[in-house]
Amino acid sequence: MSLRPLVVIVGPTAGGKSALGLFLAEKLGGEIVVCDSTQVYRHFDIGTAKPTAEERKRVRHHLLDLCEPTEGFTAGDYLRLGRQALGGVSRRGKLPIVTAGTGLYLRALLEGLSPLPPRSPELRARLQERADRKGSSYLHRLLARVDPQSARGISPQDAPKLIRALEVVFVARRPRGELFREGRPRLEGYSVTKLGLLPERSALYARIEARIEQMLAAGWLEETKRLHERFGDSAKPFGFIGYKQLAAQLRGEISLAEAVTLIKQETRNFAKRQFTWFRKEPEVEWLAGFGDAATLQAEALVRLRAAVRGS
RNA sequence: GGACGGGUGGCCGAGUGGCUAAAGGCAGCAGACUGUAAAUCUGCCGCCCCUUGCGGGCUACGGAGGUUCGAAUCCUCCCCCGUCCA
Repeated sequence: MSLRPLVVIVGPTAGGKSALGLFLAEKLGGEIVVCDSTQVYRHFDIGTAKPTAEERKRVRHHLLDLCEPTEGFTAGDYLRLGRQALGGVSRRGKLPIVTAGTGLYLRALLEGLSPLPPRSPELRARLQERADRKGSSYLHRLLARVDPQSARGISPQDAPKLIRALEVVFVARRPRGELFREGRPRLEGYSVTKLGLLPERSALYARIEARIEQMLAAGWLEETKRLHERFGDSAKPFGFIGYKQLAAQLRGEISLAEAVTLIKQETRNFAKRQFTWFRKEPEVEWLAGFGDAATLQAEALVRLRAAVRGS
């Protein structure tokens, strides 16, 4: 049986994934499948660095603007829609190119998710309420009783993970570990080539700051203001880096200068976490530099031609 | 010129004689993370050594001296910074 080729580009924010993706898509007849947990939200365009209309005209993009800011979106949703998108691209005879900034979503797409129960809003609300009242260590003690193995692996301070673990045990009536052992539905039928962007750390940090300035110059604050009035503070994307600080500025809690400083700092921290995640991603061919550099693009093309021909 | 206030590890900042390599925060680094993941959490964080241990040595709280068994903490002089009075 023949495997369909699939290209994945991983790398930190502002590392040039989109630029490399566009380049490769145009050279190889590809379409881009975005793997980014923030770009699935409609209307939040500038601060999530969504591909522009012009770029989308050049190359077809998938998995952007999938839901309203007031709705929820999860790794499970991404898994299903992502695989559909991949299938569609391949069926059209095009090369799917996944540009991935969100490690969890990429793992869900490639490795699948074990058959854990989906979110249960009522149960979560109850658990959250208890955490607020008694502290997250209360949840940890609770988890230690119903699923000691999971409790050992989660910090008593980590309320979100404790809540998810408890949710799983209470809904499935089985501990997580048992469900994990049932395996996860990996993506089948593709020959995957993974390219990783590895720009020099301080150069990346400088570029992050420059990009944030560009976003502001492009009207990011105005966009935030408009969306804040329209969707309210509780919309999910106001929890994302950038929109969070700009919203705080709109509420008068911090100055614009403070917001910008914070955005730059937190984006650097985020980029570092992405490095940590992708570093252990298996079988990545790492390329030193930024994705918009001509030499790196040429190198990527060479490697892909070899890989795509080989499949 | 005078009067106060202040100079602490990359930054902010606590500490007024021993329990202090010095709280806490930030930055930085390393890591975890199977359904909110641009989220959430963990560890390290003066230097050197080793038998890697609640181990040893060195350096450190503007500078130089001094008091003391012992000083970031007290005294003297000096150098900077801030505010106020001339």
